[in-house]
Amino acid sequence: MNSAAPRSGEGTIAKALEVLDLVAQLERPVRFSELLALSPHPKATLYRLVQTLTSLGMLRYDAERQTYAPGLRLVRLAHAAWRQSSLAPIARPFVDALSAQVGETVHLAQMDGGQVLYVDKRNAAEPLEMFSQAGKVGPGYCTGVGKAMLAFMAEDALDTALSQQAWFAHTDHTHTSRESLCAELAEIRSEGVAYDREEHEPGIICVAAPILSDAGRSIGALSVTTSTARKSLADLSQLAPHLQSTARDIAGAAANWQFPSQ
Amino acid sequence: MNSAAPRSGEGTIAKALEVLDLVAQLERPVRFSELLALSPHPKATLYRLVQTLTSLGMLRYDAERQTYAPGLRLVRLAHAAWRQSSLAPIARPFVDALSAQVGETVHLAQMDGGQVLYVDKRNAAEPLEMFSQAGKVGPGYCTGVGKAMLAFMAEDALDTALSQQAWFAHTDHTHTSRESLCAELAEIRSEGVAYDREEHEPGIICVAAPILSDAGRSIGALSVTTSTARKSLADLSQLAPHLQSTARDIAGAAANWQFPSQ
DNA sequence: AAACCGGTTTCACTATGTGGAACTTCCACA
DNA sequence: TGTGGAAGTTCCACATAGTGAAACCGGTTT
Repeated sequence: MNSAAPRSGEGTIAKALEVLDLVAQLERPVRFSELLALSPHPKATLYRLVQTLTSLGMLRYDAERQTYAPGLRLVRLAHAAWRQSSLAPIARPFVDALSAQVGETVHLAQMDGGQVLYVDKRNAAEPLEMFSQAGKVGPGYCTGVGKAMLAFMAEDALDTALSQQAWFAHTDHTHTSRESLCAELAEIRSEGVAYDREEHEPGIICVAAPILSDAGRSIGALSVTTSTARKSLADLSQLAPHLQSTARDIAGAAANWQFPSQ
Repeated sequence: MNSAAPRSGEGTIAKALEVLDLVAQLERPVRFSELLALSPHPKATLYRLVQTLTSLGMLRYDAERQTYAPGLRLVRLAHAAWRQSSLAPIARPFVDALSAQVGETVHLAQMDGGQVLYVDKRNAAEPLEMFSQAGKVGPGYCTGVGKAMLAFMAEDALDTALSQQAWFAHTDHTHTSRESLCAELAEIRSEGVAYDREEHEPGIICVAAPILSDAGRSIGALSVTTSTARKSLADLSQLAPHLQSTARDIAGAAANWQFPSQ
């Protein structure tokens, strides 16, 4: 995943962030040597980067186990980011209302680096614990929210986003090529809603509606997720109008504020 | 607040983070010139830093309003940090149980840079949502959780933490000097619990218990907060044993995992 | 005791980031 | 329409700050 992204050969800061990303990606405390193996930097350089990040609180070093993990300082910074750059605070009342009405899991997501970043979530009454919480990321090409957002992105942004997809076949229904996905994106554009037909996880389906800027670009997406055991795609399509109107409400509220359109 | 902290004169990465902190601290989109006024760097330098951070997704630039805000990439990183470096995931079931039993707001916090970082919260009625409350920071010297943690910190860590306090008199009851606080810390050490006697906000009181490592150092704290309108300090003290046992349970669970003691 | 393997330190080298100053918009006010 | 000023952007000679090969350390294994 890192070798596939020949990031801009920028400066020290970029390198530092790559390291942070790496540590975050691994999702567990890592030893120095593991990082070394995964990073393109020579030992001494990596060592210094890690030291610096640790002393700045961006990484946390567990002396006993000799491992590094992302540091709490990030949580602090993220709080500010979440409040200012995510739709969550603005969308909150609308998401609450929708969630209460449909009684299924509701997700609010935005695009970040070609991936779907969940910025808020309301669990159904009975929380079937899938992966996902605020801050969690998911793939763009095989989730409802992902496809809804991709469908309404500007030409160039879409292009770079598509180039960042993994095209991994999570299930039999997963799109595994740009072409096959693009065909569906056209449909989504005309319909105004996207469906996840068990493309990411077997047994899990969802309807998603994009949240659009005045210019018609996606600034986020909203979805209702359920399992095939409980509802069918047809059931979900009943919810589409409701979902869309909520999405419009959120867009309206966001317009008076600030919006990072894609 | 920044002038008071002549951070380690470290490298570029430190500078970049200072800028991020600055933007985050201001809690609203800021113009370049505002940052310039608040930062010690010359125009060109700051400009480059901001550009780099923006291109890396750590800052978000709103072209229309010409303002900068923390970027979503932080949220993504923070998710990993929260899961790996905070007590929240481990403590969750215990916090849930406590919250259900006492029916008041419960906070789980850790120390970060001399300040209290809330990593989880259960509201009396509402359910949790991640970064809205989790990720918030508060002062160490005048909150229940802050005092509980300070009381059980290692000598040197305590020293640096104390030097980072603002000693601002939020209310009549706020400690405004190291000496006066230290006196109370000794009491807290012997009692095992800390009280916030309207030291941070008038009308708000709480009991807090430290979460201790095997070595007896604080790795976090747990509190039950309420208002003087609903309960008295005496009422809260009834909850102390309950709170402490929950704290011990969390400590036990954390021991099998990883712990960043202070 | 010798080889090995993570982790840490050294140091000469130069790529990288620095910042004073000049330039370019874009307003506000005359 | 012109002029002054403030905000944002670019330039470029300079040296600081980061680089990385190699040596070093202190365990553990053979």
